[in-house]
Amino acid sequence: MTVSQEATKRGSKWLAGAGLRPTRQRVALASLLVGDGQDRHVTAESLFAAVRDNGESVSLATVYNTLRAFCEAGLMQEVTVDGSKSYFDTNTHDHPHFFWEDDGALTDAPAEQLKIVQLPEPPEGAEISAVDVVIKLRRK
Amino acid sequence: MTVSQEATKRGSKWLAGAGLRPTRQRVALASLLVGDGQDRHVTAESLFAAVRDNGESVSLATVYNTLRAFCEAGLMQEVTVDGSKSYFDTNTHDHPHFFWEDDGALTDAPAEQLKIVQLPEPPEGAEISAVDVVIKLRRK
DNA sequence: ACTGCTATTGAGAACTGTTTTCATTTGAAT
DNA sequence: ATTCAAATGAAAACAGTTCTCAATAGCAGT
Repeated sequence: MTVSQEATKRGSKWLAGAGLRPTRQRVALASLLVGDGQDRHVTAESLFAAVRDNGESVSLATVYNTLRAFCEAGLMQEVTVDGSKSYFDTNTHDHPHFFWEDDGALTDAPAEQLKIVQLPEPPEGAEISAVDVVIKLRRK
Repeated sequence: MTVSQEATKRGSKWLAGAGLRPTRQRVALASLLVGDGQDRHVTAESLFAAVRDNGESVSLATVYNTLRAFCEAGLMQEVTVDGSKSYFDTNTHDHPHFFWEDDGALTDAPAEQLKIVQLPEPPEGAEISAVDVVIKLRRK
């Protein structure tokens, strides 16, 4: 089986697992996102560019719609780090990120190396829904 | 001395300390930001609304310019949390934030209650420039 | 106080990333 | 095949922010 057949199969399974209709566009995007079994961090623009480089035709609006659908389905998570654009992460576990200040890239930081032994007490009437940790990096 | 005279004085001192020219607009914004000695979290729009409610006239463009100038002067820090808009914080120390998911409000979390005993090792050739911790809250 | 010079202001246009609209197409259940 | 809701995408709308540039204001030196 070719690499791309394998990727397509993985992408389709990923969609099926979330009960999402496997349209041509979604399969194309899904196989770019999870086709090699690696976690990936994309922006709408970067994924749009990637799918076009792959020779597939998917509109930018659909890239946005699809990323939103994937997030709502719990397949991905949106990561806010830069303010100007949104990042989407195929790793939905709670984990810290590295943000490279010079080129704006986002990568996973090893979760097991982050040890938080105490969190601020949430105010009365509130509960913690998530703890976002972004480690900003600059090149030495 | 009235509350507002006191606020104006504090705002002016704050500007002077950073070597910023105390224009009418800057003093108006500064006294809203630090006039009562409390730390404050604003967006450009919220500060614009506040200054107008105060009867002062400052253009939105100037609010943006001024917030940027205050950040560059080290008087404030920009906090990225929501993606859609920027928050500005008069507390420039490294500290965690609470983000209220329902109304989009940003507040300080008590820094002394956050205990991180280990951080992920930065990749080769990189060094950590900041660690942003945002604790997202939902009302119970 | 007056002059001169630069920093600042602000109205409006421009820009960027994202969402919406809605006519058309597609997937899949019957 | 037929049907129908879901998905697509071109274009317009939108939100937040930045830019442009002519007018204004602060400040230093006379």
